[in-house]
Amino acid sequence: MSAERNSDVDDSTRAAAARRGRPRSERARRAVLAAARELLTDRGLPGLSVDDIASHAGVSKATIYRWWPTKAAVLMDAFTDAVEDRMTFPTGDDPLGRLREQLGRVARLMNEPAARRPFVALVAASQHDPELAAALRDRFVAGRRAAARELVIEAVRAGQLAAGTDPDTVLDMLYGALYYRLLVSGDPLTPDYPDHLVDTLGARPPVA
Amino acid sequence: MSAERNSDVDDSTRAAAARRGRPRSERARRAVLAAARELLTDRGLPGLSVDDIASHAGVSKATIYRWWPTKAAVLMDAFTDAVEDRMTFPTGDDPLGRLREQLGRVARLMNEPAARRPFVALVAASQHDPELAAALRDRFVAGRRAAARELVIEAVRAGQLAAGTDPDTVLDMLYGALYYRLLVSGDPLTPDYPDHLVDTLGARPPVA
Amino acid sequence: MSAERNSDVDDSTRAAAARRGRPRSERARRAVLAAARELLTDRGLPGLSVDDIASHAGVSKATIYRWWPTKAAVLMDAFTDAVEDRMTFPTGDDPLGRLREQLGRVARLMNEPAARRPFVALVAASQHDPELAAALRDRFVAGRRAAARELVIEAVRAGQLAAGTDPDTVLDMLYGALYYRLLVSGDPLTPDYPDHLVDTLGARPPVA
Amino acid sequence: MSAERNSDVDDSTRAAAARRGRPRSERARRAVLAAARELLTDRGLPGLSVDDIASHAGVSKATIYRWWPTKAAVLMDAFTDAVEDRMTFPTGDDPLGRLREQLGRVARLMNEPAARRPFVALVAASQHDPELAAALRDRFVAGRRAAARELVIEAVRAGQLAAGTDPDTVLDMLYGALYYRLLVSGDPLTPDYPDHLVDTLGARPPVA
DNA sequence: TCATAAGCGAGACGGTACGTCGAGTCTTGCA
DNA sequence: TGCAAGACTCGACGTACCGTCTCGCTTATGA
Repeated sequence: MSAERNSDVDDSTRAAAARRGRPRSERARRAVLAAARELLTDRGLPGLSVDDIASHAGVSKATIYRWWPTKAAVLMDAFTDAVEDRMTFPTGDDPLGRLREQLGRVARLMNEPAARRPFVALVAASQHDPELAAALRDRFVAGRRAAARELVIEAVRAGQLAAGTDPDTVLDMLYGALYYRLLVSGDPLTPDYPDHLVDTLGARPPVA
Repeated sequence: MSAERNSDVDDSTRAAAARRGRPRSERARRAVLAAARELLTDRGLPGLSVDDIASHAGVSKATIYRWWPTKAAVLMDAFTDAVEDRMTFPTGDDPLGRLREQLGRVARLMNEPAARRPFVALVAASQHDPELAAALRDRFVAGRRAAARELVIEAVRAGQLAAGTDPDTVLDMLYGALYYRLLVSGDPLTPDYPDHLVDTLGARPPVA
Repeated sequence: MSAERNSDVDDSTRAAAARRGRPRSERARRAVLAAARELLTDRGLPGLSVDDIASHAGVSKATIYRWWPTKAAVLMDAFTDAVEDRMTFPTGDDPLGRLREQLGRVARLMNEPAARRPFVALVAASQHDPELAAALRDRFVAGRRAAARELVIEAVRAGQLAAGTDPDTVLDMLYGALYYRLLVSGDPLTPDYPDHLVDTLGARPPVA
Repeated sequence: MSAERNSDVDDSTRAAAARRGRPRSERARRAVLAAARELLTDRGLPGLSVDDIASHAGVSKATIYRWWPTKAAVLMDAFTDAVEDRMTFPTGDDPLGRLREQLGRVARLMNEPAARRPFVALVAASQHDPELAAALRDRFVAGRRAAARELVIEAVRAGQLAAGTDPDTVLDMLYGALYYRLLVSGDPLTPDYPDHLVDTLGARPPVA
């Protein structure tokens, strides 16, 4: 989905097998991602043509197609490029509190058009592009979810959630609710919404 | 979003003000919706061109544009046309049980490609088409949700859910989880998944 | 090579099998040919892009490709369109004189850039486009040559050329010399050149 | 038009101003010309890209552009490289017979695809490339024509052609007829065609 | 002998044009 | 007035070449 700019993680290997030919232009890469981000924000995925990205980035179309198979792949890189430094997780020893905080961060992120719009466009595009769907899961969803899963397990262990709770189902419900508002109902992600969600997990009355 | 084919429900009025000229061809309408459904199922939204629908339906493109503003509008009609007879609600006097049943029906519906694919395509398209988003909410989501909302309220009243529970949040979580699997995680909607969801609502330990 | 606008020569047939759908736009056809002619004259075949023709003619590229398979095919039509009214033949009863006159007409035509440039471009393009080569022969060369052939035969019969002269060889030499200057040597086609050619036919000394 | 590999013919000068650095690779030069010849033969000028020549010759594109300004220039070199050893002239004391023989050699050369195709492509390309046209005349046409001109003059002097015959016109007609078949009519250059041409020069009946 | 200088293959770069496809619109003649 | 047929404009697509430009490496000369 993305360019192989990490294929040579091993520096010694890289030194040994020094690649020949003109190296990829980092300048072009950045310019493309920046242009994609910018244009998407005010035009949406359709209405965002590869020609536009190219001319706006001062880059040739061929260069884009050399490194990304698809308009959506560009967008995928542009998106992760923009949010990866905000993907840190809260620490502490109140698992449920940290889960709240993490949901809050996602909600806050998605309240910013510059992040929400590419994300929403990516989810939309991934509905008919299995590769993109996989990339989106691998590079954005999976990481956060794995961390959140740990929190749920800890919370169960700490007695903050009922014993026997299935962490995956809980996460489906919490993130699902978030995405439901984003993608279907259009209702806003208010700051206290994540708290409502966690609180509602105990929606069953105490079994007297 | 859809054609005005219900604007003259009153037969007497229709007879009186009978429009001049050739009446709309019901045959063409059906053929278009059928073709749209069929082509969508094996090609997805992109790869489904209006020309294709037209030629496949033995209809002229102009006829399509005369009655639908957009490819997505055709699809919207095709979808509701197909599922509207399955939108009945369970009756009975166990509110939570009926909620379970309703979620199960949605899950079963979405397990059929012929329904899931158009639905998923519509949600995707609605991300950059506000009119379509509104139509989707009004004509598919809203109805089911309103009915489900009643069930939640009844369940709270009956003590099956904790007092003070916000019905909208509960529904966001239940439907959100369903759609999350459909649109994001790709995990299957197993028959028992709805039950897991409702059960997990009581994920908080009894406040001792 | 050209559009089938003569495929319905039989009017009664046409009336009977009246073609349905929007008819081809004569306006577009003319505009394309005019634009091609004009642009070729100051740019040559390369440097004359289909996009240019289209935008210059106020016509969409698709329309051009609908009716002509190739840039060269457009040019072929543009050329014959322009010269067909100048393809009349001299009459009279001095066969050799009429042959002189006809060669003179070709020479004069090819002295005008507006005719020479498309012609030269077509000959060039036909070197790697057999269909174009055939079209060029059929629609431009063959007609003139057949008429000229008659003149040579008459001239032989009238004793103006030696008995037993092969008309095809004579014509190869006369037209060949013209085209040689045009395509290879670059020497000008002076007004008296055709006369020189005919006179030189008698380059052998009288067999004593 | 061609590489300057002869610009320093003077060995002493060369020795004195001996260029530093790695010398031009003769291997690369040969490989390029061979590849050009080969690819042209089965693809024609268009469809023969510089990238193709480069990769087929195992040479970098930069190397080609370092030594030839143009694809056509490469082809020009490739062609002359291939035919220059066949450009000898017949000797003897029958001028008209030697002219016949020379025309025959050209005809035989042009009957071989490996020579005809590049030649025809060069003539075509030279229609919109004045430099190439000049190079083609200087390096292929001019030499043969100058020699043929001498033969015509001798033939006139020897009484084999009518006194007062203009040698240039005669040559236009003879070579023109050859090229006419090659470039326009597509008729074959049969072995006896050159003889027909020379014989037809006397197509005028003896002035009684 | 080692620095300097040019040539080399590889291959990415900015451009330009290609020929195709889908979208909506328009124009026929017939029903 | 609806309709099928089908031509129209517009604009994006993804590809192919062009000619230029780094890279790191090789092969010469000459200080």
